[in-house]
Amino acid sequence: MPELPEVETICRQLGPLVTNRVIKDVVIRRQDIVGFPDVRRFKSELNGKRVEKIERQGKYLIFNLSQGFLLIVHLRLSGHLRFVNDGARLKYERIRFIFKGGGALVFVEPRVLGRAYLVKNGELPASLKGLRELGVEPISACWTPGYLAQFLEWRKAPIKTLLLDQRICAGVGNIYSDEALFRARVQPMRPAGSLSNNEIVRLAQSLRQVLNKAIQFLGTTMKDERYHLPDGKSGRFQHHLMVFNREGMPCRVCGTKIKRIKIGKRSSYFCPGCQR
DNA sequence: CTTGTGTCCTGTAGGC
DNA sequence: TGCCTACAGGACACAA
Repeated sequence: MPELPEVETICRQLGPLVTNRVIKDVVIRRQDIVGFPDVRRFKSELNGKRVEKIERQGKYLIFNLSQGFLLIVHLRLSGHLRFVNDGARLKYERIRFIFKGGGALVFVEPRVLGRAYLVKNGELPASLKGLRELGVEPISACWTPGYLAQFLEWRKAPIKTLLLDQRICAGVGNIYSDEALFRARVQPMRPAGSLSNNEIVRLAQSLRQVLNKAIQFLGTTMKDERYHLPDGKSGRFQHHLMVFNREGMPCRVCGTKIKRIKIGKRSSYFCPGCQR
């Protein structure tokens, strides 16, 4: 599941491959992967546009195109982007952006939950309100314990739920929320409002540290996951996970068996020995 | 406003 | 072996 570190890695690696390239054709193999506008306009308006810059906001990947257009991609759970040099159709290929002069960017998405949007700069449709309402990223200079604390006051929801709220912690998903809570020694089901100042400080720091570390290791590729880099290679942060996907295995710090619980509909992993 | 639940979507894992 | 169901999960709509 691509979260901030995975999308950041994809963004960095795609940059040199797509910048200044001109789109000469778009092949849409699954219509419902296009979130905005309708498929016809998506295809025709992309034609001839040049990629000026690629950037990331939260888990959104944003291609700045000529004439003020933005191609916005959200990979959701299982989507990924591949840059290829031949025309061979990939498994689960949904959209192919073909560049003038050779090469293509392929949006591969087995579960068809990911979306691609084409919008004019500053004219975000309702379907992209998640992007508009994005909170602060834990790797940003604006991320402070005070910023996080204002959202936790009086809240009864589990802290884990609020870490997954993109309006609060932009870019954080299931893996890194669990990993940050472990590093901060806070149990995921704790009511958010019950965290002490110290715990909030630790949590704010942990989020920043774990995301930066994961970016250094090019993200997390679980063995059953589909996140890969644009060249098909794997990330390496999975070797550094402390709790995620480690149910029943001994904690790397204290040896206690890692527990898995459900919070909302999501799996949460934590160490009952280390986390309070 | 807050919180919890259902939905989207499809491949895979597990039960029988 | 093969069918069937549950599950995975980010974002969002909606109900209480």
